[in-house]
Amino acid sequence: MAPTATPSATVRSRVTAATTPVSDRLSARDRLLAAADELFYEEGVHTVGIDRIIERAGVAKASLYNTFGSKDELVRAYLEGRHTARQARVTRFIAGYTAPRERLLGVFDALASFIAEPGFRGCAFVNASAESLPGGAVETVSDESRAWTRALFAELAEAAGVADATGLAAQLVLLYDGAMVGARMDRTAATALAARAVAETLLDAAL
Amino acid sequence: MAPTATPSATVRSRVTAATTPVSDRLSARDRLLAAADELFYEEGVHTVGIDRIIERAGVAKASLYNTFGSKDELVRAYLEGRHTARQARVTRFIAGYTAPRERLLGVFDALASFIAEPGFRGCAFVNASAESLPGGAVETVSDESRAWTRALFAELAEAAGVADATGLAAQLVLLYDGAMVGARMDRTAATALAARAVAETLLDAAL
DNA sequence: GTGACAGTAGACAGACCGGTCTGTTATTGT
DNA sequence: ACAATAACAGACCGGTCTGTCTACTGTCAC
Repeated sequence: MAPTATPSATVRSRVTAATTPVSDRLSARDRLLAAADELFYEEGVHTVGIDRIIERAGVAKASLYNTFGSKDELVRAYLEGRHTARQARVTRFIAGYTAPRERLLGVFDALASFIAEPGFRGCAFVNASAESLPGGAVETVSDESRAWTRALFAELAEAAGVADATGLAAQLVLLYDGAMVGARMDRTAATALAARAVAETLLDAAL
Repeated sequence: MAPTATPSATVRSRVTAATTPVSDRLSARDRLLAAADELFYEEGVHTVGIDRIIERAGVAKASLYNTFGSKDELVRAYLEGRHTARQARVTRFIAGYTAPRERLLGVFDALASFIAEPGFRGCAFVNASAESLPGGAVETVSDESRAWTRALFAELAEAAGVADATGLAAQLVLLYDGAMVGARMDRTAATALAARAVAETLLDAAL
């Protein structure tokens, strides 16, 4: 209660020296998301604690809880970010093609580029699902992401003139998943190419 | 230090009542493995603590550490058990067929029966890998298990008269993985059937 | 009978977990 | 000039984690 004399001068100078204008930096939210994205993906949701995240983000613990409310919500935000990033990547890849057949196969090109990235560790949704109980936020976001992929395959198959577009889409999802998990488990990037080749075979057979 | 009077009478009667002859029960090791298998598979390796395992096994904590030495070793034993169980299931399924083609497709029948089981939660190795760092025991056992599957597919493909047996094996592993992870993520058993159908197509194309 | 052995119960240690809270500082809108 | 806002650092809480340790009990071979 008594206003004790604090060494505010030294504290101020230290803080001021380390602090750059807020407008020049990413917001605490963005830095938290970036740190969470790296750590959660690299080591798993359960393994990584709050303290490691705020340390990497250079953010106070209170900021995390003011922004996200709980670790669970941070996990959800992390997965939603992964989903939109994947959407962007795939969309960018297939936008480079005009022929329906190439657009469909382009999804596997996008997958190949993802797998070939350094630090690839499989599908973030599959990984997160492996360590979370059913009915949680992880399941919800995963379902959204997977429904988007399936719908995209069906749409591209239909545009390519496939009669049973949803049937082919189911097969392509099979390949997509298989390539992703195979690449992770066997530490090889070859699966995406193999999946693309099989997809070509199935597409020809479905026409 | 002073030999205080303990209520040994009450303790003895309680213990004796709850204790059945050792020869009638499973060993502490087997009960621990059974409990670990259920809990690790259902909820994940990281989520489940030692205390929950010994409670379900009805075993003292010291017995766990005398038998396995560490939680990591228990995890390894759990995965090795999963591996041998999978070998047994697949072997049993394909033993029912004599024609090479049916034997190859029988692997997917075994997969279908596994996926259809209540409590199916995906591939134990994929799940465990999602929450463990590279270079550990999980990776070793996973590699063994996946190498066995791949070799089996190649062997069956060769027996079926496929020229590029290892090439087809790679495709079949793709389907196997895809069906497993797809069934887990989408909570459906239909993927195994779809994978079997695609496998048939690929087998015909490879002959 | 006695000693070896495998088991049980549970206290304990030290680290880490998610989450709350206090208090300080910098920026910004009015 | 001043209040509001948003960020900071970090102590603190109850609980859980893996792993160790002591002390006791039942079974079995010899």
